[in-house]
Amino acid sequence: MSGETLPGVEESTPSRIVLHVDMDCFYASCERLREPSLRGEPVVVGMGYESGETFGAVATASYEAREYGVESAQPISEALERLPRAETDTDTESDPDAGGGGGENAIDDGDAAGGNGAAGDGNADAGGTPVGDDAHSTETGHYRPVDLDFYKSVAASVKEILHECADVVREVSIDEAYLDVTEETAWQRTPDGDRTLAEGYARHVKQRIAREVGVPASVGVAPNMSAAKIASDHDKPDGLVVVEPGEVSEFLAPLSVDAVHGVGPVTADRLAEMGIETAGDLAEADPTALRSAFGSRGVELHDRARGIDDREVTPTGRPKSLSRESAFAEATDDWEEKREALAALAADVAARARSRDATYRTIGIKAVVPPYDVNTRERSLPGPVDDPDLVEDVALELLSEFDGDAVRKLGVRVSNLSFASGEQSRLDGWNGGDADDGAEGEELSDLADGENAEPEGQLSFDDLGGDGDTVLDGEE
DNA sequence: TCTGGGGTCCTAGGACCC
DNA sequence: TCTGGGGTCCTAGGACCC
Repeated sequence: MSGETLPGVEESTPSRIVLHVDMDCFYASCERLREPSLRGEPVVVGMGYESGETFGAVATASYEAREYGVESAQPISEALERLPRAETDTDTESDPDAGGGGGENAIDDGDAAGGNGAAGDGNADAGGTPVGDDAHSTETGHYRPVDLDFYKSVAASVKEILHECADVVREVSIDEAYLDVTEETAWQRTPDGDRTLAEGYARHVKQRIAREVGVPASVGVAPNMSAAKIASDHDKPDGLVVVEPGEVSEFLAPLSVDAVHGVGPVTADRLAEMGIETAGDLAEADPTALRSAFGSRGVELHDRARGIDDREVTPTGRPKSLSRESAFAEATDDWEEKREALAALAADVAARARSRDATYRTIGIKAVVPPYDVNTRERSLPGPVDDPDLVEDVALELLSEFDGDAVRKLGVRVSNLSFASGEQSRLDGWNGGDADDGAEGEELSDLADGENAEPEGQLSFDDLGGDGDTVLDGEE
């Protein structure tokens, strides 16, 4: 302890033990779970992608696929140029029939493919072989559409384990979480060797996930969240990196600044202009200069780079906003087209809010105008509401400002959320009286008929906010 | 990088109030 | 009325993250 105590600073709290668990190319791992023949093969999961098509964007690429230059957020068309589709994939497309919303994201069980039984051995890449130019033309990848409901069900199993392993779990996203395991283990070393108990604990968590769920995870262990996050990233996939108290700044120093959470492309460029390229540079930089360049964020980044991060691991909270957006195949200035799209988004967002028992006081839109101007407009109401028609009306009104414009993408968002813990959602904001609810009985019905079911237990599927529960407004 | 979707947090100006 | 300062809310935009 106290390896490096700075004048005033210093770990104010006794060393905590924070785990950051990050599932490796999670969507691709999920696909492999139900389609084991994909193991060891390049797998690309595309959003907005449909089997056999060329549109959409890469949501996740397996590490094998990344070797071919396939990256997340890349257009599928580009991914296909770098990594052609395996023949076994295309046979499912069969035809360009006008099936319309076919929506069959059939689980094509690729393992049926009689061909090569090639039990996963394939190319042991142990040699660290880079993109082999030789095989080249024969290499292909497996493309699958995103199936979020399935991934959420897998994630739920992982989270169950995480909650069993820690008192406090903060779920950051479907495939990532922080755990405070200070109470469960210790920084102390094992008698025999040079390992810490914390490392053993982290290994245990990782192995449970692998054994009980069947998907790989990378885990970082450190005395704070920021360092744990960087540690989990440091040896992906299937990594386990432990950074002990007192070693943090040493661990960070050689890393590129953009390894620090919160440094994106813009900040990295500006830092580079200041001569700051590594986390070590950042740690040694003048905090005053950082503050004047980046405001309070600059100071925060400086701290992070020095291994200082006092944030507690707090449980996942309620969302602050809900939104839905979608892009047109091609920018359009047709009002009807825009209106319809926006109305659908509005209905969707409102339904999602309702299914989560959320009321909202602010309704907003987003309109992306070519080449890429992001415009947002929002309006706050006098009080919280749960009113799908109002969402649509306000959204359309806000959109009217962009009447003549071509837009490539539209979005609808509700924010200023409150979560009805039983009462106020039915008051619909108005009746200024807050507490007394004589009228409650009446308004209750309007919520009830929308959706009484939902025992709110854990409907593993539709509770996930999956689009499943949007049925609610089609229910008439 | 000619840009997909769902979020969070921060900043900055203006309105309004005291 | 000239002149402030402080606080809060609202809106728009930007950066970042997965």
